[in-house]
Amino acid sequence: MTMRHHNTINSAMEEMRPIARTSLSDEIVSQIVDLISRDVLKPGDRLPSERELCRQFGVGRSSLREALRSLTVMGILDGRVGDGTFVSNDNERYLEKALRWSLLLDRKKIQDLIETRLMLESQTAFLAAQRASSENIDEIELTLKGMEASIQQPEKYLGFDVQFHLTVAQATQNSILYNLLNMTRNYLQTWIKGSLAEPPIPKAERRAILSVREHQKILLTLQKRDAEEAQQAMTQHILSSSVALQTHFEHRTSTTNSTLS
Amino acid sequence: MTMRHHNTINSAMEEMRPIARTSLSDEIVSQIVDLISRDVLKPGDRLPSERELCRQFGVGRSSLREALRSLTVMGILDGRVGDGTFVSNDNERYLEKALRWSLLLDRKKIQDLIETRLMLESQTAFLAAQRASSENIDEIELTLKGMEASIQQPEKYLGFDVQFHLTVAQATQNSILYNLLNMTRNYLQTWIKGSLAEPPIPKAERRAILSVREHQKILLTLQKRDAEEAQQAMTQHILSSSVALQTHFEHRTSTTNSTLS
DNA sequence: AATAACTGATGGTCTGACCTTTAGTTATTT
DNA sequence: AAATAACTAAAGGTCAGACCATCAGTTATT
Repeated sequence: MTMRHHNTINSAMEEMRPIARTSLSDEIVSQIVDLISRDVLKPGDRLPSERELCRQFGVGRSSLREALRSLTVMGILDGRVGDGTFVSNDNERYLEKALRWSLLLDRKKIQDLIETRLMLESQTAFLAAQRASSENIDEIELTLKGMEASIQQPEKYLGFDVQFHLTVAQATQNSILYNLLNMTRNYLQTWIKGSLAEPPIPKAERRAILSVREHQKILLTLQKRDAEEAQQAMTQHILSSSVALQTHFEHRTSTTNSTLS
Repeated sequence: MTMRHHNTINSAMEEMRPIARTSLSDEIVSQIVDLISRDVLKPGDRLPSERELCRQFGVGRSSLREALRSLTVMGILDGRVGDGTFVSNDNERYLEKALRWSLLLDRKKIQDLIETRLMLESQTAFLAAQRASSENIDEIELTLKGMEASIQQPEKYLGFDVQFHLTVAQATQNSILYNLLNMTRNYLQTWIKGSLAEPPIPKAERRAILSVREHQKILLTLQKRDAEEAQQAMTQHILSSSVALQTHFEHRTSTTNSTLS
């Protein structure tokens, strides 16, 4: 019995890791991301034109454009035809975009999202109570005053409402938490607008008054630095403010059950 | 004084919403997403070749490829050169991808991420205790047995560890929560590998034994359906298992403070 | 029976052309 | 002089056709 001519080495030191295998576009993406994270490119900045970038990177336009496409899809860049390509201004929306994609594929997830948001909001309140700076609290107080003043202007009121919650999230000093909260809020809000084509808004003003009271309570707990109470107050607020949503949902699910199960 | 010939209507009914302005690629993306969400295309399926798709959509290859690129970046499709383009198998990774991008831009966020993960894990345990099916519990028990059996094989042990937490997350029956947890875990793990180039792993076995004990306790609380205890047990576990991380961090932050503040 | 070489189709890239849109400039009108 | 209209250059968007590297599957060789 003779040895094979070409003996295959396999169990020996696994010193041979798979090679990089990075495509040109991915390479470009890395470089641009690096530039942004090193602040060489700042939000709002304009990139050189595509043709110019092709020359600088030494690649064809297809590769360059696929790289830009990736960054655009992630919300990092923003291409405006006839004008140029810019570094996106709202730095904090990648997650939201991703979520939107994810939900595109499975609308059943909305219920999960509502639940997740409840969790995020309550936990956020907890941390905010522990960490809010006095500036944070002042700002929260301000948005609350805004709410009180605009009870009869639903559009404006909603804006202050959003601001209230975001400011609380900011008070946690945790940007990831802020991001997640922002993303769930934004998505749910646009979803609601799209889903309930004509929002009935029954007793809108009455609801607003109740809502203001709940927000007041939250602010109070934050001022007292009582984390647990803050969490509780926020939980209650979210639950009560999403009652309409929930019932709407039970309707939809019960009417579509036949096709689902 | 004469009227202008061309009178500009503006304040009248805002019946003129901005036009669609959807690019070809975005149109294609919508169509493919629709196909997937209607299960015409299922995970693992192979799409027609790019040339063929061009013909079917009636577009040039650039547009088609940009569409595919978008879906690939989001982890919905997966292109394999010489083979074809496939619908991605791991349906649940969009958020993870997004987060990775987000953190690429700001490495300071790691601390926030650790905190967020603690929150997600504890809340997940809470919900899991309330909702886990007996199958879920069985599966969790299985991975725990796997951990016990592989205490002396760090690589394998880590795999079971991850599996344990993911299975718990699955038991919440909330796919968004599962996603968020998965994404934070994955990211932190790869970050650790990259950051601590040579993981010291001091007393690795001893740590593993402690860790197993903690996991056992978690399983116990889940079996008892005691949500609050489960949350507590998980919190303690995450905290104790990230002690090393934390100290590592305090080092880094204290040494880099000068450049930060 | 195992291995090596071949083959065709696929995704990845390049080129250069043309189109549509836009900001900014110039010319025209009032 | 101010407002408006027309023009223009440059940008992103799209197309067509070519070539390359890579892989699955097949065929030929050992």
